[in-house]
Amino acid sequence: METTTERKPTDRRKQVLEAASRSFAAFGYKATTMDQVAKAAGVGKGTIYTFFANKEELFEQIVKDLIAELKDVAERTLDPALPFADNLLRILQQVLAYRDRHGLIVKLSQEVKEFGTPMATGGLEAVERSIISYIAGHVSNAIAKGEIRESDPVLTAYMMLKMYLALTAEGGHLHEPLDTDQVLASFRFYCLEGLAVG
Amino acid sequence: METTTERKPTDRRKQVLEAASRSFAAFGYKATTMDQVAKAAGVGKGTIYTFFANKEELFEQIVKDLIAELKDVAERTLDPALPFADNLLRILQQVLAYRDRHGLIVKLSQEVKEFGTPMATGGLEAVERSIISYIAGHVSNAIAKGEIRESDPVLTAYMMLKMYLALTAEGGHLHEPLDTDQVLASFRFYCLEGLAVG
Amino acid sequence: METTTERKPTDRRKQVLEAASRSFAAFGYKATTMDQVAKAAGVGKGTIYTFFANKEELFEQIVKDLIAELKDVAERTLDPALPFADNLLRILQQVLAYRDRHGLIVKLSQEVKEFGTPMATGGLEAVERSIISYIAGHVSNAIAKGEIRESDPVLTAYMMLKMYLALTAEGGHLHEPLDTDQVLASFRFYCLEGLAVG
Amino acid sequence: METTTERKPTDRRKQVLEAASRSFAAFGYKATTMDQVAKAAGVGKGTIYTFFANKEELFEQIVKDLIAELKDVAERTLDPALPFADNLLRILQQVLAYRDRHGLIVKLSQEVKEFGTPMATGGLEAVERSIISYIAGHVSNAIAKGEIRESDPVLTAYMMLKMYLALTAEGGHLHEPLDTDQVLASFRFYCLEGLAVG
DNA sequence: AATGAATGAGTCTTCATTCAT
DNA sequence: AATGAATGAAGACTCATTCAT
Repeated sequence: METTTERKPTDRRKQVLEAASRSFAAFGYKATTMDQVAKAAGVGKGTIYTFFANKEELFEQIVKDLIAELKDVAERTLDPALPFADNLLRILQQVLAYRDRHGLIVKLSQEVKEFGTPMATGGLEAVERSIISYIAGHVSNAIAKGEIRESDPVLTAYMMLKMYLALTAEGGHLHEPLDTDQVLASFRFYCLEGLAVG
Repeated sequence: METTTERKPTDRRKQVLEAASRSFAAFGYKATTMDQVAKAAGVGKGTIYTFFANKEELFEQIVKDLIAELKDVAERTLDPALPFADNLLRILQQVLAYRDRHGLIVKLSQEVKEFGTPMATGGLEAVERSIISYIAGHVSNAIAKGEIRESDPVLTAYMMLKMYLALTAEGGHLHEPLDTDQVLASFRFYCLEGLAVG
Repeated sequence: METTTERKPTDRRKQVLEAASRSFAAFGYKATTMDQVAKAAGVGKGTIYTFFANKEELFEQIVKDLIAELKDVAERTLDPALPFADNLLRILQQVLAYRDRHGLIVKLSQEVKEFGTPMATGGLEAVERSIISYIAGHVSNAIAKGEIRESDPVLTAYMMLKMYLALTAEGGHLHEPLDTDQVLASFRFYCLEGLAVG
Repeated sequence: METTTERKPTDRRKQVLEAASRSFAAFGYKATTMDQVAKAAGVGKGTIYTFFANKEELFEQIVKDLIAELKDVAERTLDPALPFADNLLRILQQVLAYRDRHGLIVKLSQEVKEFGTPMATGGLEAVERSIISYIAGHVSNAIAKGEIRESDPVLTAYMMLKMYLALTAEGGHLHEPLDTDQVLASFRFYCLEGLAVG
């Protein structure tokens, strides 16, 4: 086995994806340059183009991976035997474990329309749409079982996502970052219980 | 006095600000070019630079004006005699009247970190920070009067803003646009009452 | 009046066209870089793009101008009263006056297919096509008047153009450059009289 | 000896030359990429560089081979007993049999100066120079024997080549492609007989 | 010897900013 | 004061060439 610090050559695609992911998360799509990504990945600029036809495609791949990853986490965590609220919080807890990924999710969801409508439409909303539709299914179930109050499942799912994002990374600059327990407690408080007095 | 059809010279600054405001709202910061702004404002490109040292400064001025304007609307609408929830909804209602402005608020809040940290930090969060701090004051009051449940006023104010934005423009692509009444009802539902049954 | 060496600002478009023309003639389309052209024209690189949307459009403009210019020279020189051969030689003589332009005509006609079919088809052949069709009209006339032997006018026009080009710039590297009189004499010899003995 | 389906290693060089030859003919020098050539030759890209130091050298080798091949065809076809015109047409007929090769000759002769003077000078004109000098020798002979009119043998040879090229591939886009008989007849008509009446 | 993944110099193009008029 | 022609730094992308396997 190699004793040097060299990475396996097959790592390169992953290196690029990870560097790009970090860069998009930190600076957004437009402000991320291919030079930057190459430098951060420790590869030549041309190398990126052996894996991805162009910047847009690199971006789309990251989005796609992200969606798949999130879905996977959710599926694995879901326990149909538990009440809705518990499942919801458990999944959030799991997803929160990927703190790194969050930067990207958030950045992306902020930047949805950054590209002029053309790319926005076909592109980025995929993440949110996919997540929302997934949650909405479970919201419907929960309503049917009388676990939560009657409401438009899609709008509710959408609001949940927004609250969740607000509590995790988005607020980084606007309020003190919350630890996992605080996020879960706050989510329960704002989303489920409401502010109105008893 | 001029006898030509020329507008007063002092108009030019306002023309630029308004054109830029519309452009930033529609396309975002990066996708807005100074040519665009000049054309939309009906002035020469160079004229912009007689008022604003650079694109960034133009942008910051718009942000500042926006904050002031919002504060003003809120102040004028607030009636200390009314309970918190009522005031909150009345103010939202007022702000909603400026549908145009919304495009900008939303676009801006999405784009907060678009610029690489440097500009983001010093720049755009000002809007949200200012709004949140304003709301937080009233939240504190409301808690003191027992009008709403105990909570961190800043976090609560922050969550309110996020929910509000989620219900207005942000969702444009993710759920049907809501009319003013729907926004207010939904805000009351999600923010004040919560999803939990009974 | 200016005593400096400054050219009139309005010259810039022409400067670019001329520099590009020279460059295309000397190196061909692909081997000509926009940096080169800018440098040669004594303007900034961006200036080119204020006049021409891209390299291709710059190129097409040059081609168009060239066609117009050649047509103009021919029209002005043509004297319907003279026999075909005389007119032909007079026009060639005139066109030969623009020795500079020749480099471009030749280079272009060599490079016709350099671009992969797409651009070639829509683009460069325009020059030759236009010239050939013009000559072919006069060839038809001459045949009708019995001034030259029966033949396919278009093919004959085409061959004439090729011979002419062969005698002027194309041969620069393959035989001693000929002066104007030699070109005219040779053209008469090869094109009209033929090699066959009496 | 290898028992696999591998071709002899010495085949590889020829495969590369042929693939490159086809590619240069079809797309020209600049538009031909080494990837293309490798793919078409069915070898790895690196393999090309074991035979040829760089793209330019590969190109030059093809040119050299082409010259040799043409000379060979001409030598084998020439019958000193026949009159000049007959020999000329017989050789052309033979060369025309290599329709494939033509693509390359033509493309090359068009692209002679494509490379900026440096490569052009040292490179491509070799083909034409060699052909012309070969023909010129026979022209001299023919003149000495009184088979054709007095003229500068080199210039005449040069004009013959140009007319020939004009009649074969070059005109592809400017007139209907001619079949072998039409080429020979037209060559006789334009080159030997001339357009002048009676 | 053969390979093709990796590289980075070199291209075209955009756009914030300047400055002569 | 106002203009917009001119600029060049910066970005996405290509491709001849190298080198570890």
